[in-house]
Amino acid sequence: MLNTSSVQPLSLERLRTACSTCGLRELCLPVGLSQPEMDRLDDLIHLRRTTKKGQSIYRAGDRFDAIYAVRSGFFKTTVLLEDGRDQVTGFYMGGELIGMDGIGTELHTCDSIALEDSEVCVIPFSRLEDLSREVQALQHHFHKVMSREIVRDHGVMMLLGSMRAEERLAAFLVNLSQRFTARGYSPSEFYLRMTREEIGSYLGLKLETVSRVFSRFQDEGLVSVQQKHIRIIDIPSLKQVMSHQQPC
Amino acid sequence: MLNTSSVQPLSLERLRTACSTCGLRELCLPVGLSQPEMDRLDDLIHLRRTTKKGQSIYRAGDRFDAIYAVRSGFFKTTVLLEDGRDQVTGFYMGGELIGMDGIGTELHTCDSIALEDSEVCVIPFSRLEDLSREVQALQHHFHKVMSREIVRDHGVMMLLGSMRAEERLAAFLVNLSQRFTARGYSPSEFYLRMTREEIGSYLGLKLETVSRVFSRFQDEGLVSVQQKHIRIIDIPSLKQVMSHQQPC
DNA sequence: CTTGTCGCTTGATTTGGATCAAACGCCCGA
DNA sequence: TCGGGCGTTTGATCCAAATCAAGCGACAAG
Repeated sequence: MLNTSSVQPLSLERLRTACSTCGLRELCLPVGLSQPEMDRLDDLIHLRRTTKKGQSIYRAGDRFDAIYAVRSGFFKTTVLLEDGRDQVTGFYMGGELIGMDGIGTELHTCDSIALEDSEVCVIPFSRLEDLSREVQALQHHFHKVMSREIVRDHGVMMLLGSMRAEERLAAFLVNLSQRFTARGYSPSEFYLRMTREEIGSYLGLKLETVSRVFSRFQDEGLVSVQQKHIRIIDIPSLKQVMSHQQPC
Repeated sequence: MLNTSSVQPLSLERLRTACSTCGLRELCLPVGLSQPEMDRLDDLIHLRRTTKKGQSIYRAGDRFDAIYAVRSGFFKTTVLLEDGRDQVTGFYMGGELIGMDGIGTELHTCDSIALEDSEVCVIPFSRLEDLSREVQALQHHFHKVMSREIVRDHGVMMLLGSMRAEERLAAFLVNLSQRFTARGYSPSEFYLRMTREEIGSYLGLKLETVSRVFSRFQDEGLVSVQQKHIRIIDIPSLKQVMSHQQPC
């Protein structure tokens, strides 16, 4: 199937899209770089790709040659089993990097799909490796990013392996809240870009269970839920639920 | 608590322990390095550590400054929740690298515990970064190792999120079998170094369930189980169970 | 050899979340 | 404005795995 997401070179728009002027630079790959170093990083990020809701930046089996920084929008990644079952392995928002699953085998191992119209910066991987041999700060930060992905995955394993449905959803909401906060959005009010089914897949639950737990949280006054619009009313209590501590 | 595992510098033993002469070099960090490059890697691996069964190489919260290559023996890593629950996030055998969880925050985020008397090579991380800025093959291979860890974690997420108990245990056995095979051991006969409880924690099951599924597999003639001694009788069928396909 | 401990197995019962089923309501295109 | 479809909610029932409980067996220390 043809991938129809558009690809555009940067030219005059260069300044606008350069890392140095990007609002996400404090969260993304350029963290800790000096101005000249950041300019060198800009040199290798020649492409952006806009991706419509539902389209992918890559699919499992595609050749790996770049990683992608989310510039705007929202993505999920999913792995697929032969028998048709699939599993959402992550949700990604502005400043986060996608595609590192492909480094190990030179092939991508999951699909990355936009949950709303989105834009990513294309970072050619071999050029990134070249530059990070010259720029220590870049090398080190890239290692940190990969390491954090591993730690995040451990968190999900913990969630899936030893938490109950309510704890999982509470942890999910608290995590989203923190990530929105880091991006300057409200910690307590946001739109979910994913369906109940996608949340369920990520959390190892069925969509009905996700829906029921949302309703229960609403009844208990922890959150207000209207379709995809979430308002977190009582973050401390949500954190308690997450940690399994009953409030006396 | 004092960490009592012994630390020893390499001197005369150097040759014996050098990557170049290590039986695991085709699985471990030196993959793809030329002889001179491997010599340079040897230069920074000055320490080995022997670790008795039950001891840790590091604990969650410990300062991160090295990663560790398993030279002999067997390890588990576990993450701990405030409320006391814990989760085994991985099992590691010869040639595999432990400790990359610590890069992101400069602190380790899990415990790594020997399941039998073991030995690891200590790889000081900042020196590894220095060298991998000079040796492209090392840089690239290290990135591959981290990427594969991420992909492995996705596999576990799939397992925990959408597979049934029998499928999980089948996948676990098939995975162990493949890793033993890659190390020159029998694909079909091995000793488990971990308890039923540790397997259960890794697979998101209780130890009773693990035990019951082992018994069921034995009744069905797929494996022979005697305590920790496992003989896989019918790998193809195990793979079928894993993929959820009933044999007609 | 004996004894104690720890890990494992097996049985009976419970339960959290899955499954099956129906209806609602938001959004979008005609 | 009016349908149609998809995503969501809610209820009734079922079931896989957890929990509770007992006893077994291997191994290590004395």
